[in-house]
Amino acid sequence: MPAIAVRFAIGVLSKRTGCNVETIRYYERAGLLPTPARSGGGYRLYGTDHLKRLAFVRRARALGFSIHEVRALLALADHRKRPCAEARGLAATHLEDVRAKIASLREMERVLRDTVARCASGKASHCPLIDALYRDGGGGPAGVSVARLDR
Amino acid sequence: MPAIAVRFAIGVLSKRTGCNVETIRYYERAGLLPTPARSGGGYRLYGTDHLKRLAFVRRARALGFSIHEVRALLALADHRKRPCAEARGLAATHLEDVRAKIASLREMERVLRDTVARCASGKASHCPLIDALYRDGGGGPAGVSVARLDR
DNA sequence: ATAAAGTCTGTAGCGGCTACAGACTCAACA
DNA sequence: TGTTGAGTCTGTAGCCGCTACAGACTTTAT
Repeated sequence: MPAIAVRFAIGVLSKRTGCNVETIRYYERAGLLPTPARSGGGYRLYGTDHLKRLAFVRRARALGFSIHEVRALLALADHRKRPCAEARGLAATHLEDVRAKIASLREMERVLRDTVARCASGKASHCPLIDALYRDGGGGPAGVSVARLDR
Repeated sequence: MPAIAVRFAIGVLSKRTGCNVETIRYYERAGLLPTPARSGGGYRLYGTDHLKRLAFVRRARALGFSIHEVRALLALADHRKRPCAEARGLAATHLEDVRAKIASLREMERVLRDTVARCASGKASHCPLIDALYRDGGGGPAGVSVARLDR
């Protein structure tokens, strides 16, 4: 006979994972968590397997994986014996995305920093920040890029 | 008498700014662009003032300002003689947000990089990436943080 | 005159939640 | 045993910043 199954309600799962109750239900709808057992009155009943799985999901989300990617990772974890190559592929692609975002944000940061600095120091008749945003009003599509904003 | 007003349709504005037609209409609804004049048949007619304003909006968005923040910047640009302090405040706050995002993404990047590296080199029986996501399944809220995932 | 391209309004969808309303269930205490 | 109060249920709608239609209309070019 199996050991007595530990079952707990959604609020407990929520507290143990730091994940909102509504979010847990959302993940279930989204297919990231299996349909749990129910109490006589219809309450969801979870076990340690759900706990592990939800923790997995949360960690993957904290790393910036999309719901879609998390689903793929879970499928790999569930159904493959050696999912390493596929998982690495997913993660590597995601890593590229993260690096691209970092680069983009760094560019933003640079332009903002410089503009704020000019704003802080300036006795200019107009606000340098607003001037920068208004500059080259009719300059065409390229004129809207961050790069053109700077300098 | 004023110079002849240059008027063009939304498609022209779209091409000149690189901003989707639907997005332009969305900005209008969102209160970022003033209601334009209309042709007899109901087409929106724009002038160089709209062009400048839309370019402003696009530049601010490219710098990561939210719609709400852009509205505030525009209000400053429109209604104040010396909006520098307020604008600088907005930009400085936003700069903090950008920096926080960069820090968060850098942390993600580090963890992803290390995990992918282990995945690539490993002859481990389990996939290190999936193992990392599954680790400490019942570890409580703190267990879901990125920091704990690493090492 | 007609065809093609452009534009109009209104609505709905995306991701990833979050926030209700209104009905129900469960645990604890008297 | 009854009663409270906290927890949970389903379903729906909202948030941001667009994007993508459908179906009707206008404008432009030939």
